[in-house]
Amino acid sequence: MSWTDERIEKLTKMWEGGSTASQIADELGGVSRNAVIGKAHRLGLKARPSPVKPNEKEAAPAAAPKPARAEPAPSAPRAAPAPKAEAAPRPAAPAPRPAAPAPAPAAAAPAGTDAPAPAPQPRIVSVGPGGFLRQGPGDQQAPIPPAPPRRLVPAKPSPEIAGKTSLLDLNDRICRWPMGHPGEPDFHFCGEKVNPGFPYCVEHCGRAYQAQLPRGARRAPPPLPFGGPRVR
DNA sequence: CCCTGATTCGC
DNA sequence: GCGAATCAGG
Repeated sequence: MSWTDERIEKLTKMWEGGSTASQIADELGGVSRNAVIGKAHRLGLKARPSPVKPNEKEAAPAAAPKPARAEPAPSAPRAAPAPKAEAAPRPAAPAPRPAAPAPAPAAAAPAGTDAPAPAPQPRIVSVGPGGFLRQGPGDQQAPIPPAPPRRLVPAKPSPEIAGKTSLLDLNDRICRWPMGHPGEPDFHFCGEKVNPGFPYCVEHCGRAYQAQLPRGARRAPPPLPFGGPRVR
């Protein structure tokens, strides 16, 4: 298979739409997941949340965290004409960044002291007297779960089912053909004496077991609900 | 194990 | 340019 314009277009569309490489691959057909990823990168449309790369940008060489950072980052991804030296198969992480550049308030830095003003917590949270967390006006309030019932009372059989064969009444000798639909108040079971050897009475055995129809008379299986591209 | 995307590297 | 092989996290 080759990358025709149409296939590239579909790849791009699905990739940007959030489809996984596997989905794109078997949607296109004839290509592997790796092929899709490779092509996507070659097209320059990567930048999607990777499970392996949470985040990493240019690590400042430290020593000068000036706000003006327009360093031309000496990154040479593919321009290393080094011979087949196995000294450094993979460049390790450039430099561990202990702290993120927090936006310190301008008033909190007196002149002179070059203290970086560590602010590990970008959000200010305090604990109220009851142990709850105080929240700022912009903070989202988690949905409040519904209050549990004050008391649990034993379930009482509804009057509609009185005298009917309930689930608990089932045994090996009574017909367990369902009458009505589960969830409805009067749902119950047939309760007739069972056809020996079967779980249903004679009448319901006639409905439960039917002769195999000849091939030509069988209904075709319903078509799979497969239409356009997947929609996650 | 499965999944994911990223990267490498021989073709 | 292509993609299998490989890596590495979830």
